[in-house]
Amino acid sequence: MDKIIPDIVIGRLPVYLRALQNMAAEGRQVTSSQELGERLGISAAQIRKDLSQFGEFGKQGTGYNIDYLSNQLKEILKVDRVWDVAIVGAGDIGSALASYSGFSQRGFRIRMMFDKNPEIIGTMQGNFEVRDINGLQQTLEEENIRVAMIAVPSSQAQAVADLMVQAGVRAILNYAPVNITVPAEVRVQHIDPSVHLQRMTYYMD
Amino acid sequence: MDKIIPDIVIGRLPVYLRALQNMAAEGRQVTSSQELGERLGISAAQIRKDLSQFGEFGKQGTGYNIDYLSNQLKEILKVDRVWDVAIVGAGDIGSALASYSGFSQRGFRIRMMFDKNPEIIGTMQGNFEVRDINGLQQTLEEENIRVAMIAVPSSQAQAVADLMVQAGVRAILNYAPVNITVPAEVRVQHIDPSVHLQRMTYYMD
DNA sequence: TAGATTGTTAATCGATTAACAATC
DNA sequence: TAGATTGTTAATCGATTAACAATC
Repeated sequence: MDKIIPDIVIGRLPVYLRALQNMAAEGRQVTSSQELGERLGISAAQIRKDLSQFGEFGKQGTGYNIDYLSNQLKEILKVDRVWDVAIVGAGDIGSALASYSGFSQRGFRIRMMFDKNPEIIGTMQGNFEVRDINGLQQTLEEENIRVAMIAVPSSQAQAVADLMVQAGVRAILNYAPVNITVPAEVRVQHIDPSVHLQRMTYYMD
Repeated sequence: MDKIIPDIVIGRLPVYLRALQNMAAEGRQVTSSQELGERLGISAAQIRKDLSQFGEFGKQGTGYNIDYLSNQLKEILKVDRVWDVAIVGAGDIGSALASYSGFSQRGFRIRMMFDKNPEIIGTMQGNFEVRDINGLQQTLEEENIRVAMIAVPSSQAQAVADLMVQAGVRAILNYAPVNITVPAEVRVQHIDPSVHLQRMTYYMD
């Protein structure tokens, strides 16, 4: 039986990976837990401990090979492959996501987009023709989509999530400013700029 | 000397507030730590413990008055006022943020927008005329902006952050997929959809 | 070799939960 | 009153850090 890794550790791995990829883009070859920690505001000990949950990726005296560690992290996070992603909601947020170029190098490819507004169904948003949300469940199943994003108004977010789950989606990134609940086998992450901002204003004088 | 509240507690308060406001919008008057916890996937004990750091907001036997608790949380989080916000970067993400209607009820008002591209400086994005980023520091100072969002390419994010900090900004929401470092008196939050997605793919089979 | 840095252990620190008296 | 739910304490659980032998 596999050791269970704390989710809080899993949550840091993508941050490590991003930093490593940015270092690689700067032409760097090796780094250390100390340098990485300074960049991220995380202790070197914590980075080493986190990584040690999965194996030994470094070398005493020299540190970590950036490409090698990146590849290991990609495997661990299962982004050594490409996940097809559906976007539901073709408003400003959905459209910005559809044309966001940052996904392709990180393991994701936007494949389709849905909306319920008849006026925009059939129009192009970025490279995608907006589909009718009435076909959501069938299309997700047919195309075997397991990752999706919600960019609809709050009032419809839970209903959309329910459809997604029924269709086999197992990872949902929710941009609607409302909590959605899903079965235990499905993961949800919420992105709400107001929540992030409010977390900072607390500290302001 | 004030007791120091753990940041992880502060991080949950905006989530509680959002849930309470959504409940209020549904016409609800009272709730309990148990109900709130079920909605959020958080234990009732934790909610009560978190709130008890700041005072006694409930009533035995009946629970919490939603409006009252909302107002208390707004005060605690300092969103019982309106914070003027600047957006730097008028691409897809910046534009989506500029026209996002969700800020006004949560304590924030977008006030201005900057970009460095001469072709879009002077054009309208939502209700804002895009300003020249060369005037960033002066304008932020003049208008006393203390909250800002970064929606520029990764390569420019740190430089923009540095300018913001110099101009007196104390809370930065960064949409560029790169870690930025700031002095201890400044708060940063990162929003990176790939990071959130990668945190979920780990669990997929 | 000497210096640097890993992986890991044990100690510390902090967060969460369970339980319950108080009380609405 | 009886039932429900808070606020809080103490116990448990989990995460972080410090330290260092191993070793590149």
